[in-house]
Amino acid sequence: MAATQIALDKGKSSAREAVLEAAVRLFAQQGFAKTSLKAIAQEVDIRTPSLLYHFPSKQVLETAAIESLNNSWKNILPQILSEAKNPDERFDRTLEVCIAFFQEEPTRAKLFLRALLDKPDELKEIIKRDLQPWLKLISKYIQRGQEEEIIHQDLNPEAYTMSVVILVLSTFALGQVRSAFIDSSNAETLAKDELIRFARTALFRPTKMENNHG
Amino acid sequence: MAATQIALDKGKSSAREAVLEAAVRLFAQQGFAKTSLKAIAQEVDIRTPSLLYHFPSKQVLETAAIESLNNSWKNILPQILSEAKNPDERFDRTLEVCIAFFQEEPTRAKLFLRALLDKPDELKEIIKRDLQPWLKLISKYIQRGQEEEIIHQDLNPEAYTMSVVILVLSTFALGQVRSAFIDSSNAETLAKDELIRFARTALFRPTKMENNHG
DNA sequence: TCCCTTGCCTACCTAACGTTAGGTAGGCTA
DNA sequence: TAGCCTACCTAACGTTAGGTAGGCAAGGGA
Repeated sequence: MAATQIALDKGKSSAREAVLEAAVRLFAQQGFAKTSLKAIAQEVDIRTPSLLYHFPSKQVLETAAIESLNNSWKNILPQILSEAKNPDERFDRTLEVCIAFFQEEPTRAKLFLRALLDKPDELKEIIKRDLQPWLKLISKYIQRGQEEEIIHQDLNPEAYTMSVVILVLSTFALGQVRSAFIDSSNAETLAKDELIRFARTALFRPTKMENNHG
Repeated sequence: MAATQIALDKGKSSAREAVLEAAVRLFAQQGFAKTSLKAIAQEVDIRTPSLLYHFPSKQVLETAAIESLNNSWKNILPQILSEAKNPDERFDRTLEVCIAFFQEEPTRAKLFLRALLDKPDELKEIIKRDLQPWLKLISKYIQRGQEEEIIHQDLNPEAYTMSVVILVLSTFALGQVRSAFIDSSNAETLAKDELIRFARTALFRPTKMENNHG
């Protein structure tokens, strides 16, 4: 969103931001192909050509919508990873932030998942550029944990991290459907708690307390 | 043109099946909205109206494509669950079959994931009807395992099962993108192995051997 | 005062979509 | 041989898509 930032920094166009916000929402809900520029324009109460004044083509708008998500991450994650004092805290805080990010606005998860399905090649590049470094960083922390023997030895750090990312993403993207499976009033809390337990148990080796419980 | 017709006439309605097969593939690859009836018809070398002779509308074809997947499951899963002699074997065989199902034809995972995003309400009904019973059955096996104290106590059976289902589904649906994360030649094997380890570790309580390894 | 940029508009374009109408060829059945 | 059915066809429909051309109003700077 470098180009976007420049445009926005010039000040003026709040309409542009409104369009982008509506685009993210509608793209996430309905998908890229099903969402017409007219529908997005209507949400902001302008006409289609006016929308195209801000984003010269639908393709540009789609890319902008995807990239706008990534920006939210750029500052948060590295800070958390470096601030945490021990592996346990690092795991908790990181997963917490990831979950909160998608939970507070599930459209984020939906949009990202849709983009992964619709434009895998385009997303590959974005991921390599924006997310790959953090994956490597997390992998290093995991490797250190393995050397300290607090993390399972038979674990591929990158594959594990990817599994967790995919799981978090999909869990919140498919939140609507969850109620079909779990007929409980607090299905969301259940799913979230299980998600954390799932990731934690698969990562850390059991302590004696956990093991001798039964 | 004539040769095609004769070839198709050989079977009862092999054209219909061919259309459905092509629809599943294209819907999975491109999504429902982006896939035109013309594109599907071309794959089978007929004209669009001829396609509509077999499936009266695009909507009907979409539903048929989704439902055709569910049929594949109806016989397999219950058999495995009942045949297995112990929890360990049951876990292995079930996960194995699920993974094989998506691995041999990743379009299945893609189509299902797309449908979950595009038509959550429609899918809810299908899931409730076709998949819910098995989820309950698996949950019962897990609960029994908890009573026998071989499965983690702090685990919600339904939430756990759903997490695994989502993870398997997404892992194979997003297989294309995986190479962007993991720069290894055998990324697929790595991901699959980690998937199994992930699910297994999060389910079964550790044995003493595993615990005392370090 | 004039002018130029910004942001929006109306009116229009072409291409593609799903779908319908109407018709044909060939194969069963009576 | 007549009548009907299946499986396809061509042609065209109305609608909607993304995108363009050109104009109009507001506002700041010279």
